[in-house]
Amino acid sequence: MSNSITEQKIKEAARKVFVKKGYDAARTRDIAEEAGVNLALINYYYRSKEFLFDKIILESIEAFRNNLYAMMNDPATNIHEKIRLIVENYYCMFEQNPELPMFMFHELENKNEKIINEINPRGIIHESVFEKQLIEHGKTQEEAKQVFLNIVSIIILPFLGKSFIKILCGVNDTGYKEIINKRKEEIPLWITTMFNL
Amino acid sequence: MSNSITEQKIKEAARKVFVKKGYDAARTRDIAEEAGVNLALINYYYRSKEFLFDKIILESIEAFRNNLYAMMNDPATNIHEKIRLIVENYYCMFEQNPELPMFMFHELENKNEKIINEINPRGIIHESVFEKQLIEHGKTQEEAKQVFLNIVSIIILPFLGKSFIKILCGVNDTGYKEIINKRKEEIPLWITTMFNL
DNA sequence: GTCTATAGCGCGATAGAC
DNA sequence: GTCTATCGCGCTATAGAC
Repeated sequence: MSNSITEQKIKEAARKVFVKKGYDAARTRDIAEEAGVNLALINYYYRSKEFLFDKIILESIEAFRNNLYAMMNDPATNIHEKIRLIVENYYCMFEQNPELPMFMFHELENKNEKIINEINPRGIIHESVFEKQLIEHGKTQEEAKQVFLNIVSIIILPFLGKSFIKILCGVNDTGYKEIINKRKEEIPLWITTMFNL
Repeated sequence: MSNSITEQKIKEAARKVFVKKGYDAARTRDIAEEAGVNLALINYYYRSKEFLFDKIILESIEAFRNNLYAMMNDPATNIHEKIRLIVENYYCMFEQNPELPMFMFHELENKNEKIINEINPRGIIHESVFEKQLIEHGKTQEEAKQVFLNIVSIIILPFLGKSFIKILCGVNDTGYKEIINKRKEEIPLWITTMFNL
């Protein structure tokens, strides 16, 4: 059977510990303690730290991808609504779990050969409804990629670089949150202005 | 004496290895081998892996900060020239050393307590010439921070997330480079359009 | 200053009892 | 399935010869 309670508890604990510490700094002992199970059970259920990690990172990236994919391909929303939805969605995800973006980005750079092969090689933008809507607005395929890349950059970087921003702007945790929240309201307007949409 | 050839070789090797692998995955053996010196000499000169690392990361962040600080406070350049200079400068830095941004961002999130205290707590933007020039263009102090944050986001994120972008856009290394280079030309225009500068 | 040799520890993994 | 006990390795760090 592949879904015992213990197995689930280990996976949830592993997600928490891996996301917080990264692969290298995470110890199987941390995961066992977080899950409240015996250390040996990790290897019993998941064979090795690396197999367990691969499951976690793949699930994280797939969840991110599918979520984005659904928003990009909803024929019922226009460009402006899509941008707003993407912002809302990522803010919600990252405010609940501020270490998730660094986890995904950092581990993706380390383990890219393994992971990239598991993902749809055509990309998320390619032939999406969002791309088509941008083309209807007079953008080329190449420009559509850059539009999308800027949306993602402006949303995600401040979550990736919390300490960086605190240094740049000379603020503490409270000031950081104010900046982040202020941006949230502005991003859709910035993007539409930037690309004349 | 604090500047023997061996000491220098160790520091250069350590920079290379730490930037490439990160603190946790880097081994002192890697550093010794890279430097072509005996393993024991690392502890002789730098006492421990952690002391050596602290020196490297602080130097990296200080170099980044000072470079940025100089560009932001040059009274001889206007806003548009500053934006172009910042873009040119970071592209040059990151194209030569693509792993540097992830190193700085990732380690800064891990070790932030230690490092943040070493940096000017007022921030880089605060009372800079760039801020003053933006205020002359009718922006508030808060808006000036967001302008700057967007410049940095749009420049750096694609270097932080090479694999991420390859997945999003469905491109290989060649396609990635094309996208990055195309952006370089567009960024100054995007920023000025976005903020009506 | 530089080397060899090794201490000492923490890690992932597993054997084997229950 | 779950536990205890432990193996074996690789790491950082250091003692001590040269």
